[in-house]
Amino acid sequence: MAQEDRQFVDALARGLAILEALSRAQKPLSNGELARATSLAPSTVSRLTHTLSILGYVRLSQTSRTYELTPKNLTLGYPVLAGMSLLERARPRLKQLSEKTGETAALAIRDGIHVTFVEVIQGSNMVAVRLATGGRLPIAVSAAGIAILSALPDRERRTVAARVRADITRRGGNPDIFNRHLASACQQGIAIIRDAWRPGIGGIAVPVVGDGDVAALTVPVATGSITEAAMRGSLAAVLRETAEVLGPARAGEA
Amino acid sequence: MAQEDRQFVDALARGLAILEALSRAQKPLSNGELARATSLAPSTVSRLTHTLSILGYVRLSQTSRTYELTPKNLTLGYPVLAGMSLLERARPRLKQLSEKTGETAALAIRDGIHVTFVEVIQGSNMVAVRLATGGRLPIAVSAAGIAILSALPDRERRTVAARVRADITRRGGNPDIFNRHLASACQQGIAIIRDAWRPGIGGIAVPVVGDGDVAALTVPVATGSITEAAMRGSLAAVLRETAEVLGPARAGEA
DNA sequence: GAAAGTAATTCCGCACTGCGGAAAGATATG
DNA sequence: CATATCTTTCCGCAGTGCGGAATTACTTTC
Repeated sequence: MAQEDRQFVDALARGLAILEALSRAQKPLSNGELARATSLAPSTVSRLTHTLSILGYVRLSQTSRTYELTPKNLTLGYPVLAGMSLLERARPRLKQLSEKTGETAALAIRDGIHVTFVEVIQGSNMVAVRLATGGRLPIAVSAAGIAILSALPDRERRTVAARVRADITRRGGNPDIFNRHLASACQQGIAIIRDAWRPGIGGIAVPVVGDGDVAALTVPVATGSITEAAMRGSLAAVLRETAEVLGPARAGEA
Repeated sequence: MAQEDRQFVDALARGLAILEALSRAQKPLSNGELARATSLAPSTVSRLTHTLSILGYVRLSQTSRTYELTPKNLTLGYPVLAGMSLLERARPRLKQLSEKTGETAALAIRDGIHVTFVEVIQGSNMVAVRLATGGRLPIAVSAAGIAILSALPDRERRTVAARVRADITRRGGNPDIFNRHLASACQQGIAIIRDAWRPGIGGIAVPVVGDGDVAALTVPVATGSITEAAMRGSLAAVLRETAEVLGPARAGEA
């Protein structure tokens, strides 16, 4: 796109940009809105949505004139889940965790400078953070991201952390907060974040190693209903305990 | 592709074909294998995988030389799940269902002539059918598909059923079995399938209406360990009961 | 209910993208 | 080390996909 890469297929990137835009919006969008969101010409968007709808990735929503993602999009992610043995082992633990605390419990894995939630067990508490499989957050603002990062082998941690910092600055943020969070997580083996992504939302996470890569057990919390002390206390204890059962907390300690 | 549609963007379709091939294979594939699977020229595949890896949808697996899907693919499906209110209500019921029977319990929605599993609660039985969110089956061979179809408004059911039949014949199958299954489901309000998709695998499903569309509560079973009588008996009863709580079983009876 | 306004789609000429055969480069194999 | 196999890059050319403009389809307003 930006660079002169004779190997790069533009049309494909544009088509996927449409799907991403729909995913980000979390609601049906019209061709016009899509054109704006992707800075493509309306006629181009029209052709792409037309193609995607023939392929079955989008369809006109009832509120006609807008396109929405179809369930077919779920299938592309399916093998990612199906191949994870850690997920099988983690599932019952997440269930326990959620039952014991009433909170939502989730398993997250890294994907570049993001984390993706691969399993979510909904909590029973009245005020629960809404989350579903496939949810995605920048590493910098998620407890799970910090936790995963903290357990990576030194070398890898450094390169990923650098990319994260670069991303923060590029968006005009301050990397110091991230640095502090990471340092604290490395030292304590647990990551606690409050109000970093959105006000009122936070999380706590511990790393677990599985499938040759680092994942994180995490509990998202509404910061309005749970004090930092409560997080550091009982919640942290339960999480640590659960992680213990699942395996070593640092990469390479098989 | 086949037809002369001046509006159809080929490159996009080809790129998605790569992702689909990887999804179907459920394991990393080399460019050569992808070329064979998609009947594209190797050089074309190379360019597409190159593009997809820059975009972050595939990456080289450890077993270098082969590409695998990244978790980023999960995000495209995320909004599909996040927007379903039925899912929220169904989740605790699925949990109950699974605990009561020990079997895996799932919620499925229709997508063209396929069903996609949008939530799966793993059972505790020793022999469990492996299934994850995003799994996909043709309507014709899945209990969930038959159940959903059976609860559709007459008009819609007829058109979809016709497409399903067309698909069956196109693949050299016999639509009669499907017709019988559908008729039986329409009459009894419950669908039972055994060994239709793969030998040893079957399922039982009841329709539920939610989000303006029909979904299905389903329990996949290993036909080797559960007799048809058991399915028709206690399993069916529990399913019916659960569906009752979730709402009306036929579209339009709000 | 016509008219004006807005948004989506289709048309179409042209630039240049992406295609695919062939060559070059990498890796595995005996 | 030679050979076979597979992958990536190169490159000329066909024809795809681009985007401005025209057309068509909706929606809104009075």
